[in-house]
Amino acid sequence: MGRQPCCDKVGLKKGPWTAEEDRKLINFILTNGQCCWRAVPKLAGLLRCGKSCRLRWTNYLRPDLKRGLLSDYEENMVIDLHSQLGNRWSKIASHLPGRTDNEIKNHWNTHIKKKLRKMGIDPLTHKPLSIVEQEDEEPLKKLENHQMPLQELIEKPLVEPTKESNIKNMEDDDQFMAINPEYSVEEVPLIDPECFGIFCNNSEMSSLSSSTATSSNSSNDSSFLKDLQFPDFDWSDNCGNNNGVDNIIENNMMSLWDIDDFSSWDLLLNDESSSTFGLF
DNA sequence: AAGGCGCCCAACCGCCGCGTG
DNA sequence: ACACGCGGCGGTTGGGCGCCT
Repeated sequence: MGRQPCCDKVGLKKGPWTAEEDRKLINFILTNGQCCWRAVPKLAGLLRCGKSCRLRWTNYLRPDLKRGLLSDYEENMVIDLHSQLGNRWSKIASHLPGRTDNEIKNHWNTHIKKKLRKMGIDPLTHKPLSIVEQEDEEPLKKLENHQMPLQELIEKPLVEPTKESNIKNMEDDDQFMAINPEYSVEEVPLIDPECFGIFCNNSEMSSLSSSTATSSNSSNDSSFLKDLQFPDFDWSDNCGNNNGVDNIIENNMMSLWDIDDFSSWDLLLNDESSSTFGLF
């Protein structure tokens, strides 16, 4: 009946990941691709549950992740998307290449919420705070004046549904895209083996740094990448084209895999305890 | 110098939808 | 049809860090 449990929580490690664990996970994913997270910890030699591995990879180790604060453009996009999609962080993240739902959620809670409140906008409804406060008080006033039965108050939403909040309920992302074609951003691709090829090959590396100016200090950071030899890696579902570096450059995809994005790997690779990148 | 405080963010928790046996 | 696991999601937590007094 059913399947085996994903992990017997006994003896599994929790808390912050060590560099050694990161190396093991990266090495495993690069060798075997993303498949069956349940099996990953066992096969990779990690005392973690599959869920933890998946989270670590998607939120931190994936090389196509952007680092640093969200740009003004990204921030505005998040605000706009949030006004229409609500707290559906993964949907919002899917419109911002290189950003994770966790990152956006954190940024929203720590920065944008405050910013909007300062601007007098309610971060929940995206309406002016004065109007929201008014609407909040209205049902209570009615209750005090015995104009509204308690049951009705409980059932009544504090804020009347608006056009925006109706859109918020849209189940289908396609619907959103139909209304907002400007957000027509391709799904964030996973790493393309050709991209690794770029970093592995010295000549391609130099041609790349001369043809793209996205990374100001790539020459410094690239040294550790020059000898990278990535093992066979199945990116099956996510790398349809095989046109190599030219295609990547032509399609301006390099911003996704800017060498700066490998900062976390850089740390790992500079760890004296590590051997070669290929096998860690 | 050190203690208090608030901020930030990586990681965990619990729930849900879907697929599988 | 049902039970259960997997993967994904959103909410929450807590440790690390910097700033202030």
